Amino acid sequence: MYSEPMMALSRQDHVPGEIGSGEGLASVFRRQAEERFEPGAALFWEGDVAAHLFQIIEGVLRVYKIIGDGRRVITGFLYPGDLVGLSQRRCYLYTAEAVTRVKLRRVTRNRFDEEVNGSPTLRPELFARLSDEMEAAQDQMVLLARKSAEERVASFLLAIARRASAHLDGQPLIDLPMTRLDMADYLGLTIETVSRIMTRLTSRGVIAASGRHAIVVRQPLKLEILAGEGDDGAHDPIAVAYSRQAVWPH
Amino acid sequence: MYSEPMMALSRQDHVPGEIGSGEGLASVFRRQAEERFEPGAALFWEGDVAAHLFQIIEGVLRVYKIIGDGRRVITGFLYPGDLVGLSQRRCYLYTAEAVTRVKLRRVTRNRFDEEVNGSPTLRPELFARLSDEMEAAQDQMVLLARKSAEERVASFLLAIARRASAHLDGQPLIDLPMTRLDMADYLGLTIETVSRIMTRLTSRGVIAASGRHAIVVRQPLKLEILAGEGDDGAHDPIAVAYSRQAVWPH
DNA sequence: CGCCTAATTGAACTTGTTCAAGAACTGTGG
DNA sequence: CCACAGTTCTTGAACAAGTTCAATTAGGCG
Repeated sequence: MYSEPMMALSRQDHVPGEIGSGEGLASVFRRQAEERFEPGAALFWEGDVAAHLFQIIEGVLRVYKIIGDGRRVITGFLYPGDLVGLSQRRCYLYTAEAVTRVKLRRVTRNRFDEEVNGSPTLRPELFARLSDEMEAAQDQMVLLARKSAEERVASFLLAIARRASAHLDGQPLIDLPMTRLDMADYLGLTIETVSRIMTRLTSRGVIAASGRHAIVVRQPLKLEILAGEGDDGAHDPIAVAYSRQAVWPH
Repeated sequence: MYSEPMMALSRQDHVPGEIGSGEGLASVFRRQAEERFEPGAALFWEGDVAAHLFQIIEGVLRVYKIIGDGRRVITGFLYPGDLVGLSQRRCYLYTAEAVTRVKLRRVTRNRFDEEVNGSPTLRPELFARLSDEMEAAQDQMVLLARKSAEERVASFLLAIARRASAHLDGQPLIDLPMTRLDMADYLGLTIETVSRIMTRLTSRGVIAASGRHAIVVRQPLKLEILAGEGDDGAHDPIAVAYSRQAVWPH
């Protein structure tokens, strides 16, 4: 339901710029210098010593693992406000790479641990983020284990659209900064299948393409049905919350 | 690599009965009465108000979600020592059900939160468990997104075998308490595919069946290769640690 | 404006699913 | 202790969804 990855720790209700109750963790990074990464540049690689934590200010990141013969699995895309690099292990368990140009701040692991562990405000916030990511991971497992290609793509577009609408850019144009290969590696499909389904959704009028990296969702309700949220979710408090709030102007 | 589910929070090095550095969380449950669940009985359902947390003493649990038309995804199997029901939400996000006869203890969420949040020993332990589960979730995503049916089944058997060997029951007989349907719903396959692959592994001599709910791993190295740990993992500290330690008497 | 990469589209193929029997285990009761 | 019943598991054959391989097209950026 969410596209946030594991260990990426974003609150679903996060709105960049809002320094509200849920955004205390940003204070840990506030004094750090701003860094910049160009598209394709890696923040760190799987196996690197996990010395730092990062918070994204601007741009989008992909986080992935590679197995044996080069198969890649993107475990998540990270957006402004998200934390990157949280781990109890000595080394990072995945690679983090810029999709777009990215601005971020970093702190050392020690510094982060001290500040968060010492603060009765920050601790529960971190834990809440972890829980949200756990939930996102479970949803992704459901998607990968049991959803059809069309349901996967629909779910993905829906998650991105919801995130965008939560960020109050009232415009209906949804940005898809990642490539088709990124989408495929996130959804456990091939590039060709993703492409075919995007085409099909477009020709059915569910979405409209605006170049290759932006779409308009023309039929949100239909997209929800295609995503496999048809029957179920009646007793799922999150799904209910979502369907009650007017995500788009229907 | 591990079969622990999300929010199930077991430390990989956990050994039941060992009251060592990593097992302080058991103390939270120690005074509670022991409860018993028969096979098939649910501890709680997805959507129930999340009032309690549980720690398993004995037996195996499955944790799952259902989507729309009845498709089921098992997000994990839980073993003695594991915690069940950790969530920041008002309601449980999944159903937890006994596979075998299960003994466990429960505490209220409030009680758990107080005790853990008040203890500088317990807090990092809980966080470490969360991180382990996050790692397990990522591995499961890799499995579901990019591994073949044979790799999935091999990975699963390997994880179970490693868990068993870590629990120092030196016997080579590995218990598989769950049904083929459970395995299928965990691995994103059908019952028939799981069955065919188990048969194939047996006829190739990689494993030997002992009834339907126990196997002997006859060729651990071959199983590792089939699981897709062939090339990669050279710079993966965990994989390296595993392959260095003699998990079985080769 | 033109090149180069990314995306689309088509056709053949593969893997795993579905549907349909049949066999084997488990647990119960005689 | 054995037989029976019910379920779970196995096996086979047809099928389908998604992949693979191979061009072709289209965007985007210089």
